[in-house]
Amino acid sequence: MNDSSQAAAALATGEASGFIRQMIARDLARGKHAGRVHTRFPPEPNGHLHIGHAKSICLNFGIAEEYGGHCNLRFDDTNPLKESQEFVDAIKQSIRWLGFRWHGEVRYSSSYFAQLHEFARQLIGKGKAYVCALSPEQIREYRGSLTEPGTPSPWRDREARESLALFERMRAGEFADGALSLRARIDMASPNINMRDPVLYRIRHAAHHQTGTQWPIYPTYDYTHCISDALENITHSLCTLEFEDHRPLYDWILANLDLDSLSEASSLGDSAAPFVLPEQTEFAKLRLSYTLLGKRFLRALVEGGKVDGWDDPRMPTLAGMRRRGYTPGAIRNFCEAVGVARAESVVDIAMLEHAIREDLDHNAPRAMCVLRPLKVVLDNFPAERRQVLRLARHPKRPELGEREVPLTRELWIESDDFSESPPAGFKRLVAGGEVRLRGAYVIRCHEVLRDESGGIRELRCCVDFDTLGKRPEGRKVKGVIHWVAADEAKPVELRLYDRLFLHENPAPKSVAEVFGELNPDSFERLENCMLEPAALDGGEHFQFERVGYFVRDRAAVGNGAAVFNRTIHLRDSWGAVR
RNA sequence: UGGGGUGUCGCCAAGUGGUAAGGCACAAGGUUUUGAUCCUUGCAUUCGUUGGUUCGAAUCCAGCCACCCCAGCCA
Repeated sequence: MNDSSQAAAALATGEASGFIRQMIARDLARGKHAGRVHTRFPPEPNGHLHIGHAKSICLNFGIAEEYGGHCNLRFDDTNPLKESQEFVDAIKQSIRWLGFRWHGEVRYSSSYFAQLHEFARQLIGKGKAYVCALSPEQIREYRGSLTEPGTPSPWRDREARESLALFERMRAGEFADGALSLRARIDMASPNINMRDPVLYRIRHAAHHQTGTQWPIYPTYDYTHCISDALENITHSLCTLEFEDHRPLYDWILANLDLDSLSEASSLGDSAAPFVLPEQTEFAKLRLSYTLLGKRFLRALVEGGKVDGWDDPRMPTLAGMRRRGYTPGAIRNFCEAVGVARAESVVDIAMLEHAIREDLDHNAPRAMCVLRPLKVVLDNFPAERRQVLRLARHPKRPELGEREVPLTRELWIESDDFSESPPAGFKRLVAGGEVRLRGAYVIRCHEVLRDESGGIRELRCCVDFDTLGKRPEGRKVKGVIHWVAADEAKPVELRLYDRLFLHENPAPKSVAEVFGELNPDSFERLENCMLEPAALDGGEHFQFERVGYFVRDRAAVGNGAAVFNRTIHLRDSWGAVR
């Protein structure tokens, strides 16, 4: 792709941009990992991927591509209580949809359980871990506080032999959940709370989506992640800022394990590359204005029925964005534009909107669709006549071909495009005025017909037949409006989506607060919209001219009519003026 | 009040001692049979702040201020 070739060029000239790429370029220059770059994307299968994850995916997979390395997909599945196969499937699909391919097979932390168990025995044997009988509440009390050191567990100096035996009995399922835990023996007085003898293993009599009921004990994230990275020969373990305080623990665990045994267990096999420990580097996670990415809140929206599932087009999930009409290319470009840094920031959602408009402007074929139809009768256009116009699918890309658009005596136009009391600057149709029918003739409105209640029923217009593909003589017609032949239009349902939150920076403390901040107009259903017939034949993404970008939603059914979701409206400087 | 971080244009973000990239947003023009796109132009004498070092500082040093993260047997 163009992006990666640009990146490659930048690298070749020593212009790696951003602190992570610079670090990697530096590592490579020093031969730190024998020229290898191996990253991983490690989601926990406890929810759906969202735009924030896309940033991490683009970073990890992108770096692997740029440096000729690899990126693993590894499910960090050490907590069976919260995880499920449904989520692993959805996550894999979203990553593939984004256009990334992981290296080799999908990995699971759970597939390392046996090795993890063995390494734990090693730590115990070295006096670096012990089985503790403190309850979870007691462990919390013994841990101390941010300003006070912790106090050692009474089990801290338990004999290694005894701990080993207890650990085996834990593994055999002899104890109840929470009765015992395996803890690292580090420093109860450390100013870094993560180093105050963190729990390495806990008892959980729970079935796991990958390993079933084989294990009644499960390793914790801190213990699992670093070893999994090492086993997969990850060179650069990239994660978000909140794990920064965990880095000393990440390093401690690897440093206290026997390097040779780690190396042997790793997947480097008989490769000539030397075994090198992975290193963790943190970056700021993505935040977006008018958007909430917290899993807890997203879940609440779904379960509270505020949206129509995880793939509701208003959701910032990749599944939702896909249904909304976002494209992988747009999302990747967006992630590229956002950059990767350590400063916590909130990206303006306008950047995301720009990315999708840019993509769709270039790629989406054009069509005409009238959202709120107003009847127009062309008095001087013969009733039996059907003129077929051939219009470009894309104004700037003739290679995309043409479509046939029928013109007949009766049309639908947008009711917004006619005004009896036009505001200053109004360029559309007015009584007695002229306007161009997009791709067709200039018409003049000479009569407004009303219904009993005084509303506008239809417009009577006449066509200037000397204006097809040319300007009218002696006057200029500024306005251009979209239209559809009444008899041939396809009634469709349009679903208009807007941002879910009213506040630029929604910062709810509770789920109730989230519900209070929702935009009541985030969804509008328009039935009986009139679409030009050719647009139903194929294609997913369209620009409905003068309106916005829409995507066909084949999963949705709306009264038998085709359904289109509005991805994003066109920029509208006229709307902005009003 | 312990520890770990971060502060460069309205929003992101380059920059790593030699005199402030780029994108988004915004504004003003131009082109246009989409009030779209596209094109042009403008948009930080200044890098949280105060001092210091230096011929020279966003970049080095010190103090101060603001904000974020950490006391799950979650990840």
